[in-house]
Amino acid sequence: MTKNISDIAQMAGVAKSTVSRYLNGGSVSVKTKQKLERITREAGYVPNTFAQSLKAKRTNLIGTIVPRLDSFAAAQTMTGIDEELRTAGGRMLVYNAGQDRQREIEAMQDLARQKVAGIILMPAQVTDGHLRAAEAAGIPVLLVGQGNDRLHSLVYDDYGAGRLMGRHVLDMGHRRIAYLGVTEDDEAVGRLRKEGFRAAAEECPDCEIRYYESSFAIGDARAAAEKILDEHAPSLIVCATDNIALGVVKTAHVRGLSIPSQLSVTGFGGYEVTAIINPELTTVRFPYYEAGRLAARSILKLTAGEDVRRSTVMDVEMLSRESVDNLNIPFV
Amino acid sequence: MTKNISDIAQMAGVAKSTVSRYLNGGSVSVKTKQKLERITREAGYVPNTFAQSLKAKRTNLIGTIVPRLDSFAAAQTMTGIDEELRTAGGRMLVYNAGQDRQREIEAMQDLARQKVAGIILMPAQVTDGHLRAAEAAGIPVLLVGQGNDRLHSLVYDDYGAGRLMGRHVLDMGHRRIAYLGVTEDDEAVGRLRKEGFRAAAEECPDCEIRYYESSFAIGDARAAAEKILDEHAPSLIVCATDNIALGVVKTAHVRGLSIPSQLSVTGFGGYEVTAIINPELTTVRFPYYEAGRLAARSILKLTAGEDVRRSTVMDVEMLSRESVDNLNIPFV
DNA sequence: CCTCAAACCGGAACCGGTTCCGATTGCATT
DNA sequence: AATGCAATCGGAACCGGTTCCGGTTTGAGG
Repeated sequence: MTKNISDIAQMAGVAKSTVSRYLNGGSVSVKTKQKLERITREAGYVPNTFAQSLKAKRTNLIGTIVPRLDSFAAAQTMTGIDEELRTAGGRMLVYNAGQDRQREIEAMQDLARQKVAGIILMPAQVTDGHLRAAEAAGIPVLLVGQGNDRLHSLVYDDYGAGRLMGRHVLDMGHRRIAYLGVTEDDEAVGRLRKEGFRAAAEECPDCEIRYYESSFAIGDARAAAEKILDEHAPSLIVCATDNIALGVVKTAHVRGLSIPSQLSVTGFGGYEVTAIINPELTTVRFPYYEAGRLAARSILKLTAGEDVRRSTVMDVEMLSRESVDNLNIPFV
Repeated sequence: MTKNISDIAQMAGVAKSTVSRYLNGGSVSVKTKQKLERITREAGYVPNTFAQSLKAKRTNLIGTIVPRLDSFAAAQTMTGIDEELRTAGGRMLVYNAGQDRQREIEAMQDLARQKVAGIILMPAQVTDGHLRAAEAAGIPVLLVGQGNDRLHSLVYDDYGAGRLMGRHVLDMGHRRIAYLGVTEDDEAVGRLRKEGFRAAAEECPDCEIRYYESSFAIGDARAAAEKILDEHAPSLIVCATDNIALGVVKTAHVRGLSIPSQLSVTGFGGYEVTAIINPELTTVRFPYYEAGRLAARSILKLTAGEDVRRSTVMDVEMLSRESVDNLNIPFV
C-alpha cells in the first residue's frame, strides 16, 4: 500500500540512494530532481520515521515530564513548549508523573529508551535518583521550575517572589500574618518562596508571623485554613500557590468571613482564575508560558550540541489586586 | 556504548535470533534463558524501539489531539488517557491544535506519518477535511466529544445535559432567561446543548427566552453578558460552558449584581473551580476523566483489530448548587 | 541402543531508510 | 579530440531488531 523509497527509486529508474539524496538535499541533477518531485508527489510518498530514526539514532521527539496534567502551570508550560517545538519540527511526548517522584524517574528511563532527543522535566523535587536517571539517560535533560547544579535548569525567581509578596503585604499594613506553605522537599515552592517571604518579614520586628504547611490540594488547603483561623486568627494568609489560596478563600466564605475586610489572602502563580474570582486575588505572576517556550528552545539547542546557560532565572511580577486589605487607610 | 542485540548474542555465544526469541518469549532452553537473563541484566540491555517499530510497522504511541492544553476538559481527558495507556504499555503523544481546525487536520497527517498506532481526536467540529484525513491516515481514529457516523466516537450526552439544565432552571421558577451559547459549528457544545435546553424550555409557554452567542473565551463571555443584561435583563443566564459562566459571573460582580439573588447563572462541564468560587456554580458534570480512560481502552482495542461500538454516549450529572435562585419560595 | 517427534538454535533475509565510496557522466579547457 | 575536474549517480553496507526456515539436540518410548 504505502510506498517505500525503493518503490520510488524503481518508478523513477534510479537508485534509492539517489532518492534519499533528493529528499535530503544532496547533489541531484535538475532533471532527476524534477522527475522525483513529480513521482514522490504522485505516489504520496512519505519517509518512514523509524527507518530514519534507526539510522540517525535519534528522534525529533522531546519528552516532557509534568507532575500533573490538570494544573495551570503545567498546561501553560506545555503550551509554550509545544508551540516552540512545532516551529522547529519537533514533537512533544508528554508524560504525566501524577505527582509521584518515582514515576518521574521511571519516565526518564522510559523516554531514554524511546530515544527521545531530550527531556524537559518539571519535578517537584530533585533527588539523587533524578540525577542518576538523568545521567544514565545519555541525553540532555532540562529542569524547569527547580534548579540543580548538576543539570541545566530554568527556574523562576521564587525567592524574589516571596520577598515581593512579603514587602507588599507589610506595606499594606498587615502585621499578624500566616504563611501557608508546602513541604520544603519542594525546593522552589516550599523553601525559596518561604525564605524570600521570611527575608522581607524580618525587616518588621513587630510582626507576628506563623508558618503552616499544606499539600497542593485544595481540600488540604481548606483544612489548613480552618486550623490557621482557629489558632492564629491573622489578618492575612499568604499562600504558597494560587490553588492553595483558592482553598483558603473558600474556607473564608464558608465561615462567612468577607475578603479582604475580615481576611486578606494572597497566592503565587498568576493563574487565570485569580482574575475572575471575586474579589480578584493578589498574587505574583510566574511566566509559565514564556518558560515553556524558552525551555523548548534551550533543549533543542542542547540536543544540537550547542551551549546553553546552565541556569536561567525567569522574572516574576507582583499583581496587586483586591484580596488584600489596605490597613493604612484610616477610618473616615 | 549502549549494547545492541548482536553484542548480547556474542557475549552469550548464541545467535541474535536466539536473543530475540528469549526477549519475546519464544522457545529457548532453560540454560540459555538463564544465561541471557544474566547477561542482559548485567549489560543493561534495552531493545531499540526504532528497530522494533521498523520491523513491526507500528508503535505503542497513541496520538492525542486536543483543542488546547489549558482547559479543564482537555486536562482531565488527557489524564485519563495517559493513565489507561500506561497500564497497557502505551504512550501518549500530545498535539495541541490551538483551537485551529486546520491544525487538527495537519496533526492527523503528521501523526500518521509518525506511524502512531491510533489517534484520539477532540475536535471542535468535524469537517470533511477531518474525515478525509482520518481515512488517509490508515489508522484507527477515535473522536471524543463530537460524534460522526463515519468514525468511532465517544460523546457526552450534550442534548440530555441541556434538557436537564432546562428543566432544573424552570423548576426553580425562572421564566425570563438568556441562553449564552457558542457557534453551532460546534455540534456538541454549540448545537446539542442548546437543542436540549430548548426542548425543555418548550414545555413552558410563558417563558421569555433569548439566545445569544459568545466564543469560549472568558473575555468574550463578559462582553456578551453586558449585552444580555442591557437588552434582556433576565433572571438567569444559562451558559454553554463553565468558563463562559465564569465570565458572566465576573460581569455580574463588576456590575454589583449579587448572585443568585439578582442574577442566576449556570454552566456546563463541572470544572473543579466551579465548586470553589462563591457562590458555587450550578452546572452539569461531564465525565471527562472517565471518557479519557474509556477512549484509551477503545483506541487500544481498535489498534488491536478488535471490535468497538461505533458510538458511545457518556452520561452526565446535574450539579444543583448555589448560583441559581429558587424563585418558588415565597417572601416571608 | 535405536527411532522419531519436539524442542531448540543458527543463518539469512527483511523492515526502510542513510551514507560512504567508487564509478560514470557532463562540461569547460587546452 | 584529449584532458581534468566537479557534479551526479549506483551499489553496498549499515542501523538493530524480528521471523522464517532448515538443521541439530534432546529425550521419551520401544
